[in-house]
Amino acid sequence: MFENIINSVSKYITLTEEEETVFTDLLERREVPKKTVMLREGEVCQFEGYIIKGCVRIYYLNENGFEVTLSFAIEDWWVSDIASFHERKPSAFFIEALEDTEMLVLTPHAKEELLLSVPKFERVFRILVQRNLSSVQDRLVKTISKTATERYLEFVERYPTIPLRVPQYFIASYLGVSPEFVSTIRKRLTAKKEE
Amino acid sequence: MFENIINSVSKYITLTEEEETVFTDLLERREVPKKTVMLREGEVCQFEGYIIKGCVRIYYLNENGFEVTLSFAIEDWWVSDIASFHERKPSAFFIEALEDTEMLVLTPHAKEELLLSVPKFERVFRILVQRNLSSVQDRLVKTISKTATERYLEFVERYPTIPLRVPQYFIASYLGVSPEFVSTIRKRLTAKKEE
DNA sequence: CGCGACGTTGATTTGCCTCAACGATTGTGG
DNA sequence: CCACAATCGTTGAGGCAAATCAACGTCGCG
Repeated sequence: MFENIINSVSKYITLTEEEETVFTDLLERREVPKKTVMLREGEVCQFEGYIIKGCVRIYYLNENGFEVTLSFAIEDWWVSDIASFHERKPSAFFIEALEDTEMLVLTPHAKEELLLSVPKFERVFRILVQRNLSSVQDRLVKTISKTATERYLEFVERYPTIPLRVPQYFIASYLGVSPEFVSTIRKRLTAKKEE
Repeated sequence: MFENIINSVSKYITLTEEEETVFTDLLERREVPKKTVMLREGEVCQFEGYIIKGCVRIYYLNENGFEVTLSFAIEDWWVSDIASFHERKPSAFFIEALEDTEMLVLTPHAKEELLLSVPKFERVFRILVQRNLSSVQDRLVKTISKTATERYLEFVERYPTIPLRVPQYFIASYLGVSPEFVSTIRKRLTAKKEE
């Protein structure tokens, strides 16, 4: 049960057996059925979750009731609203399970204790936030400077399994285009392939 | 010379006099003339800089030679490519002074030493990265779900002094529109005001 | 003064949206 | 187990926001 998460953090730090135990003892296993909304706009995010199995998405609901998907998270990813979690402030986002999902969760209290007893975890979480920042920066740049078709192609190349798991209109809301237009993009692409 | 930066970090942590001294002794003052490129794509970022006076921008150059401005930074802001700085990996960005700029700089070595001798600075930098993440997420969402005019209005409201300091085409490349279109936006807005 | 950098304006084109109608597939209650 | 609804994807017509291209002001600076 803890094998994957241990491998995952071991990319950044080396843990003794005791430290592993401290860590895994602080984790709480959570089963989240499909369509559960784990975090709502306005709530303070009370978890930082590592996904063992399943798929969730984080999205923002703008004033026109229009959804923008910020990210999908699948196996071996962490999911949370870090800003809300740390500053104890209301989140701007929703987090929703797209499949029955199994997670290992750190509560604010558990994370605090973890960082106190094994300070080298600071490094892990710092790196996670930095990677997150890099990837959002990257998406911003590409959203600005590429066409929807290019973004669609990059997305399916980078995350080949996600389009197989989630409805197309969620991908549209991730790419920042209408569902109909994703449809036309795909049509054009298959037309091109068959030439 | 150190007054502002001390006030700035004191928002997040409380420093003793000794700690202040450790901190300020590790800072290096740097004068950067206008148009200096402080970081180029492919280089490893060797600084984390606090701006005392002046203005810089961080931008990305895509494969078509098209520039996307990721952010401007003015007095009391930090500027760096954190991912490159920490992971010691080549940056994807350029950082350029738009005015004669005066900075206080932490080198990688100095930052390391700072975190070792005054670990509570971890908190400061974590918060800075998280705020940065939040602001990029916010921009991504708005780039996707708002029109250029709305984004322009939000920008001038949030950063009223920047349009007075930097050329309009940099703002265009921040908003993700053509310079010509910023011009039309402004024209429309003044036309509306004069009604 | 003259040149280069910057901003404006208008004509044309294009990427993508909106709306509306119509399949296809899934799932659920009778 | 079927019928019907709901969910999801496709297609097309028409429209708008913003890009592109080109030409022309304007200002500051060497």
